[in-house]
Amino acid sequence: MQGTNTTDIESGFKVSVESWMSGMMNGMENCAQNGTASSNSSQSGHIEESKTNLIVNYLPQNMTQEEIRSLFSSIGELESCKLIRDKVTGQSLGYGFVNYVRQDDAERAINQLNGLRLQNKTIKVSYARPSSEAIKGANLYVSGLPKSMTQQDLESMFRAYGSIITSRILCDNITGLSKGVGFIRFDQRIEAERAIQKLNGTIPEGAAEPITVKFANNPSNNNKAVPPLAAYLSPLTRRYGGPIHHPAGRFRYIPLSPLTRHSLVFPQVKTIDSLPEETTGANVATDIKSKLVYSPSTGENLLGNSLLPGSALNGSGWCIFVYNLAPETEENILWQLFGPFGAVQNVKVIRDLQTNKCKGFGFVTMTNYDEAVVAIQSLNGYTLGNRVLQVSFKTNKHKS
DNA sequence: CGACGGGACGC
DNA sequence: CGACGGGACGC
Repeated sequence: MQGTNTTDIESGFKVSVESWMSGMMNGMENCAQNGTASSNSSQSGHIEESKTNLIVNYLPQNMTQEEIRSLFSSIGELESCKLIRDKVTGQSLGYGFVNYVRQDDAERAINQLNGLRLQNKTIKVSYARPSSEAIKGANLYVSGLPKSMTQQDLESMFRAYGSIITSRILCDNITGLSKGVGFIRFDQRIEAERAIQKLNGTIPEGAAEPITVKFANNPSNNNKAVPPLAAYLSPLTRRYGGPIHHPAGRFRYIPLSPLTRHSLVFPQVKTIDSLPEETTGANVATDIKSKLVYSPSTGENLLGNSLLPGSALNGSGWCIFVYNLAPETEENILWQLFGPFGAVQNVKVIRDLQTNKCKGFGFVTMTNYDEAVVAIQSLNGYTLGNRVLQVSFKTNKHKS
């Protein structure tokens, strides 16, 4: 089982881990993800802005409020935590609010968790602004853009009309070329209105055709909200909430600790069901999983499989033992390591009560067996800092 | 070399 | 023509 982390899993992609902050800054090109920095505050402010309250965007579809609480509690004490859900369907809307007790914890949460990859998402963590009508509906849809126009060009064109929160140019999934359409989200709705008045129907410098600038459709009342019948019939393929459109190489950075200088195979974003067998032992996993459906409490007896000691099955999740962590290890490291592999419910660094230093090990609870297996196979033997990690399912071992 | 937590569970 | 990573201010 060791050594799999140094070879490409077919469905994965291999990346050299450098400082993830610099990767974050460098990666913003033509079709990059989000435009502007996370922590810029609005200039609106007649109301004093909270320095403890954060908005978290681009959360994985299946992430629960308690998992979000677990993640952000690893930084500091929370005052509150709320995942926003659709009122009628109960589905996560992919964003939420985390309010810290202390300002410095909120700031550290932005520094440490913004850009964290969780499953198929890269979360964004930034200060929440006071809720107001003035900031709603400030997203613009722009079409007719010259194909050569980059995200930077787009921002340059709109910058004069207000403070840009995010920007994006859509690209063809296969060719990577611009589709000539994009989005600009302003801080304030008036700014967006002003941009429409000034730019709609105008011809960009050096272009031949005029662009169209209008308010983006509101995603909550779009018409593709009715999923096809198939969506109800194959829950496993819906684990990530729907089809994924991530050509390999779309991710320009990964949020691993700057501590490490090694390379690591990250799972490509796709459902486990479609992973090639030879890379994951998915056959075994599927067999086990189907048996567990009938006999969930006796996981270990079904297998004779050393991969699966009984104590690993822990309530609703699979508990993973991580050994050889450095004394200064904190929870965010475990989130960074395991988050990309699937749904993580909880992480824990075990510390000495006197020194408060890590005792060399910790635990990670993941929801899905298949994802836990891939995480273990990928991270066992991985060099973090100057330590080779040992990663396995938790056993019942206890101190003598 | 070293190695598997802990708070809490409720009727 | 074109709608994103579905979902950015408390659904």
